[in-house]
Amino acid sequence: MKDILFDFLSKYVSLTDDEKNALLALDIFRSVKKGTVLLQEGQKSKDSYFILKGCIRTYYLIDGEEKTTAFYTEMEVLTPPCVISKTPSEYYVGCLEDTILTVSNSDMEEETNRKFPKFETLCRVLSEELLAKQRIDFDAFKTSSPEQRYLNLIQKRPDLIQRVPQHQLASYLGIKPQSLSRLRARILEKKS
Amino acid sequence: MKDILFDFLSKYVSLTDDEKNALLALDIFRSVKKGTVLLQEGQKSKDSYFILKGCIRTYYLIDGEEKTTAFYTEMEVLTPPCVISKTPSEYYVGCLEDTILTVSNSDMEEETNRKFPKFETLCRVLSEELLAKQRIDFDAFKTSSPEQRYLNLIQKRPDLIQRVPQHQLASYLGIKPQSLSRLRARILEKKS
DNA sequence: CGTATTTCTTAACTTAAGTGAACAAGCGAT
DNA sequence: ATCGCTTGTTCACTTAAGTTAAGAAATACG
Repeated sequence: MKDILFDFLSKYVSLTDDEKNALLALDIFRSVKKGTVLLQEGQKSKDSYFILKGCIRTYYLIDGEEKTTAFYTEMEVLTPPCVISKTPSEYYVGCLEDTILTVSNSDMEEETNRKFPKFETLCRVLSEELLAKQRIDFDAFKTSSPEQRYLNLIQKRPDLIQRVPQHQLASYLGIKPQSLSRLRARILEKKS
Repeated sequence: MKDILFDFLSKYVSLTDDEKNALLALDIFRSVKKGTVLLQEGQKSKDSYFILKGCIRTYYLIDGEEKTTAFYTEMEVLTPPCVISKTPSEYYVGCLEDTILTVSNSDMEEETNRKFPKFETLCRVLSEELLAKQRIDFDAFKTSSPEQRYLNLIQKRPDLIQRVPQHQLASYLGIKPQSLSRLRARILEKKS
């Protein structure tokens, strides 16, 4: 379990045993049950998550309707915007499956960054990379139709289509569940 | 002109005169004419931009059509994804107006980060903040209709509606120029 | 088990965006 | 001042998504 974390981190910086132990001493590993809500709308939080196993999602409650905007699975990091802006959260974070993750709070990170400059570099590189990746995703979303987005999802994240309920996928694609059903039927028709 | 840059930076870190001079020594200020293309599709680049005055946009060329995905104006930073991924650019960067900006390349930044840890912190905080901001924008886009997006844009970036051509605004909103025209007529009708 | 709830699909109808085309206004360059 | 190109609007028509509703299938749970 620890290995998954360190394998991930080794892609960005190489850590000494001392540094690894410092990380482990923080006792950040958590196991949470499917259905758990990690963060509520309106709540303040300083926690970031790194998924070791399982799946979580972020969603808004708009006019009584859940709007899912992102999924995070194995080896992915989520720092909710409210942690950065220090304001109440605009969205919920919930577990779609039994999930193992690390929970680290921003005070802790500040301190670690001060103690080990290497971590500051890690955080900078990681967020630069996430920013670029998210920009590409955003652009792809803007420049394509719901159908193209769905076909793209099949290519890029085939696992999500298996493990996530359709109506959550639908709002992730920016449409209603009924439209996703129809769209899928349309694609099947074309193939034949 | 330098003051605009230092005012911006002072929101994140406080710089000594020595540090300021080190920055100025890099000679990063540029003045570019309206219409200039700063980055082409397929091109490799290490340059990031900070806009002091004017406006630039990023756009894709898809099936011979320009798809504008972002605008950057006064006090905004753009690091194209290709700079981070070190791969050829997927999009163009062009100037909508005569623009004054700084151009800094990533090698330069690496070095500055090594010399002044303060800059590393600056870069980390800035990209964390941009990541969070972009996430909020992306979510808002996904969870709203073209009409809501347009109304939202009037609230959040009224300047863009004045200074940017409609057809570029349209693709920024994820629709065709004709649809934007119609949508605006529809809104006017509702008001009366 | 079997019942309740959630999830998914289908269908008919409404609304809005995409498409193709025509036209007018604005702007830039000569 | 004029010619040409870019830009914005309008219209008729097509296509696809939103809405409302009903029912089937899968899943959760007592």
